[in-house]
Amino acid sequence: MIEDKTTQASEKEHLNFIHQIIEDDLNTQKNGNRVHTRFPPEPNGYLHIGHAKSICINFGTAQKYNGKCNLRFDDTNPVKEDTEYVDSIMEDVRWLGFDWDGLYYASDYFENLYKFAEKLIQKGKAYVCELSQEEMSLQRGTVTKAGVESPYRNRSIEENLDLFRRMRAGEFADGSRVLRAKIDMAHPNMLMRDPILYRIIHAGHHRTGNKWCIYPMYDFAHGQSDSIEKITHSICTLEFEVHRPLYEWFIKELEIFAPQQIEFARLNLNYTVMSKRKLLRLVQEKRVFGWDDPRMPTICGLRRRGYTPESIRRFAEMIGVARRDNVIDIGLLEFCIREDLNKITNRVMTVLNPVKLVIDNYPENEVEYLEAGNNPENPEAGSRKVPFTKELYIEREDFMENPPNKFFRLKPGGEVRLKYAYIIQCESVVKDESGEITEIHCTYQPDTKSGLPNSNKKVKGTLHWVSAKHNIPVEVRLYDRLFSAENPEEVEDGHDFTENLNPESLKISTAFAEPSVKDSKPGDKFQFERMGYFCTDKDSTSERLIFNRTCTLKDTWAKIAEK
RNA sequence: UGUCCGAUGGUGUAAUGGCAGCACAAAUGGUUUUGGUCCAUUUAGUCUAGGUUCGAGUCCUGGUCGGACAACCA
Repeated sequence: MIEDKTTQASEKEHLNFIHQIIEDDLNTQKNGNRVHTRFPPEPNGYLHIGHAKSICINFGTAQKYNGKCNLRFDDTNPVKEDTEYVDSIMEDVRWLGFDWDGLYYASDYFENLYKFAEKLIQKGKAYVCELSQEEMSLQRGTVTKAGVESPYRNRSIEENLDLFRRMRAGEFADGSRVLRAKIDMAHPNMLMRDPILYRIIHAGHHRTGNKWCIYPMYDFAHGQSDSIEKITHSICTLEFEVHRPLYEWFIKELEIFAPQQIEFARLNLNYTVMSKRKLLRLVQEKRVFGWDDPRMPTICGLRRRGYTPESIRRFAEMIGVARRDNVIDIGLLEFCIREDLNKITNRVMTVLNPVKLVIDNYPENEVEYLEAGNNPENPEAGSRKVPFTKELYIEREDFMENPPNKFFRLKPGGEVRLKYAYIIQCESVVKDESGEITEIHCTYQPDTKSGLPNSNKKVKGTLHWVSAKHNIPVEVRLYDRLFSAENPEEVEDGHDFTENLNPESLKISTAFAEPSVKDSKPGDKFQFERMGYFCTDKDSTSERLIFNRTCTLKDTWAKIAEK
């Protein structure tokens, strides 16, 4: 029976288009039985949820076909890159649950790439150009008009070789010369109009220091790096699609191993900015507390917020892989984290906005320690004892003096259960001079205690509570979307995406938690009854407990109340 | 007024010429010591016009709409 089910499941398994290409290649033995992918970030920023998709595709595909996956840093532009980013990228990839087979840097290949460039010069396929940036831009033409050829295009091989070697030797100033491929200035693909291969940058590189003053462009580095590592399938995002003819041109002219570039549509999320440049701006302008601000879509931000690697991998699996543009609803990511957290987190009672509840017929100094199950989804999670006393705090919003019909919680004369404890009935309320309720007085029914035979009595509502004496004040940080616009990057001309920032994206307040949270360590995750999933912040200490709200629970009551 | 790519429910993704399926969202009902969770049910889709074929979401042609490309960024 069970076997049948699993067989059916594997038969029904849908292959995405990348898997299909790979299976075709495996069937034709294009690369033997080899599948080798790579994840190639530029170390110029922190990884975000969009990279997570790419990581899951590259590492996941390799795993699926018993292949290998490299981590390669595309570090060909020294002015933007830094080891801070290298370190964070390695940490984030590992945290997501992946490990690389080879760890490489494009800068490992600077010497190889230099030799490739000389080879191209010797074949008459590359030349040193002295046009200024502006001139070159003008001569490139437009998408509808052919470009014109550079006056330096037909220099002799010897002259080109000499000039290129002197470029490397540091004889020339930044921007004075570049090495270009000699392809076709009238090519309909702008990238094929004599693209730049090398530019002069007199700047220290985070790994090669001052060894080089000429650096290869992305196009001249990426495909060749793939080739050197014998990558079989070079999976990247759609914006590199127009680069593929150039990628293949270099491989062909250089007569080296030919990986296959395959493009997929990058991840877009509504209410989310994913551009590295813009995220960097948010950090630099201190709109957020840093790259790992829990509101950021970065991997480290999500981690601090309380997301689990499992939930992110599950998300990547659910959104799939295709070539059409997409905008995923952020609700799907929230579904994934709720699904995971619901299974693994222990429940804890925490009152966010307290109002005092007094049980008039409960003994004055009595303290009962009530048995509370940690996780109804997982009986093995065990239980804890929660102190119960005459005076409690409950959520202010759990009591309504003039409730609508479908209000299940506490109201004058009404009955509710206090979770793990007794059924109580509301007798009266005390108000201050401004009319605000300061105390709710109730009576309890001793025989309805949880676990007792008579505890089966049905009531509509169940409330969480903490003892007014035995509780721990903690700091809770409630997050909302960083941007209030569905497409935050879409702004009118002359306006800026930061105008779409949500001023209400972070609220900090004090809450009263049951004593069991006292020993929580940074990274610990809980479900605070009805208030959502929370994660102990990295700055939390035993003197000052801080909790980040990962996400709320699905709140159906809000919808009912609207009607 | 170029080249390339894409178009399947509200969203995302399958169906490789043969019953348009899955997930999220939405709606309804059931269970429930929190209105959460869990379970069941329902709503809803092949951009368009032709063609090939016994049969087209799939192949061909035209159109429409959307995206990418003119950095010494990746």
